[in-house]
Amino acid sequence: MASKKKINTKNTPIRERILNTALKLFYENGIQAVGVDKIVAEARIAKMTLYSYFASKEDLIYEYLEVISKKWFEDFHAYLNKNCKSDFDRLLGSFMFLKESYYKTDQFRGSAFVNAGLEIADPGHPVHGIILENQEILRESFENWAYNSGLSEARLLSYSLLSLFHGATVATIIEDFPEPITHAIKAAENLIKCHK
Amino acid sequence: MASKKKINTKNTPIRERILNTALKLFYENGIQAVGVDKIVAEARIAKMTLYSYFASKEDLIYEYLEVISKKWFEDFHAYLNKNCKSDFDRLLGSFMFLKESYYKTDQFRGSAFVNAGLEIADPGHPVHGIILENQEILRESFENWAYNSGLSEARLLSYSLLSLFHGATVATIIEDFPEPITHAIKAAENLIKCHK
DNA sequence: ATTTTTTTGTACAGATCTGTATTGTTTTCA
DNA sequence: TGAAAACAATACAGATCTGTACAAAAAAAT
Repeated sequence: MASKKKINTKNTPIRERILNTALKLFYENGIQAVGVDKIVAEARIAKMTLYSYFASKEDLIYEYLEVISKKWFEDFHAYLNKNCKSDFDRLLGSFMFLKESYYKTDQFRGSAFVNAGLEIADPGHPVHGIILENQEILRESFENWAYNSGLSEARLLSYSLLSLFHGATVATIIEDFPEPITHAIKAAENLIKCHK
Repeated sequence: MASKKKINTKNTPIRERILNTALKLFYENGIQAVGVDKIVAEARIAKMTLYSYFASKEDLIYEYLEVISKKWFEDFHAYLNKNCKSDFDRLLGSFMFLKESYYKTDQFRGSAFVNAGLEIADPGHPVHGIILENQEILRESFENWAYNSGLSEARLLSYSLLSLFHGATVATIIEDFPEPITHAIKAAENLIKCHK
């Protein structure tokens, strides 16, 4: 049964402000560490206003993952389209994008999906569906680019690059220094070479 | 200034039971998601007993990370010593260990350090020191094994394998299926080949 | 200009969390 | 057997969290 609450789904500037504040706070601090009160204070709105646009914190989390997913893939493809001439270039370009992301954001926290997936331990939780979907989209991109470039065992290579991608991100967060990404670029080069 | 509380540091069976319960719950559910009450209930002891052995939940977290670190490296090296004849074998053997870990535990949740490091977002938090230290120990192992095997650019290879290791773990958690690990083994083989 | 809608501010219910106080009960040990 | 230590059970303080109630103020619409 649906909620009795009336939720305003219009895309007003206030709704945008709430969502953007939640994006920033969830990404930088983790989902569980950010309370509704903190979002309300940072966005400088009344709590009731938040609950007139979002039914619950849970709903806000879903929208957070959706929006940040869309945003990430947009940035990702914009970078690749600008810097890569071919699908082959995109394989390595993905790792260049990762490196640039590190320097672009003042507080690099890696992938919002990976973080959310590890933070929410229960594999039965609905957000895991979204997270898995996003991982699969990225992996399939790798696979298609590899296949279009005439590389062998495109699926295996896509999994290899995916893991390297995730791992370089994680290691960089832990080191708080982009050395793992720099080395992952060379590792990706080597892996690609093995599939020529 | 130190706490005024008297903490019993003796290694009684009850203390062991508390710690083991905390280990299990923290690992399976995440640190923030597990309350002291849950540990107390699962260990079937009184809350005051817990607080007579541990000054705070924070302290319990530190000990959790210490113990699980020691345990992980013990299991890791025991497996490698049993299954690998040379340091060269250990490079790939590490990934075989990862695969076996997946099948061994009923609920695979990957590395306790990576999870803790991503869960606790603040890079200034003291636990990040422990986490970084553990990552560095693993990476240095890779580097030494590579160096002892006469492989080129041992440091680069160690970073490549470290990222691959982390990433395969993460991807496997998200997929809830060990395919990423299986492919990471082949990727590691290829990477090692590039440094011969 | 007046009504309607939106937003604010404050207060609060109810749940949960960490940590403590207290009192009683069981072990342990002399 | 009797004293001392360890443990249990319950209750509770104080903080924090999600979500709601309600009245006043501001904005928008007619």
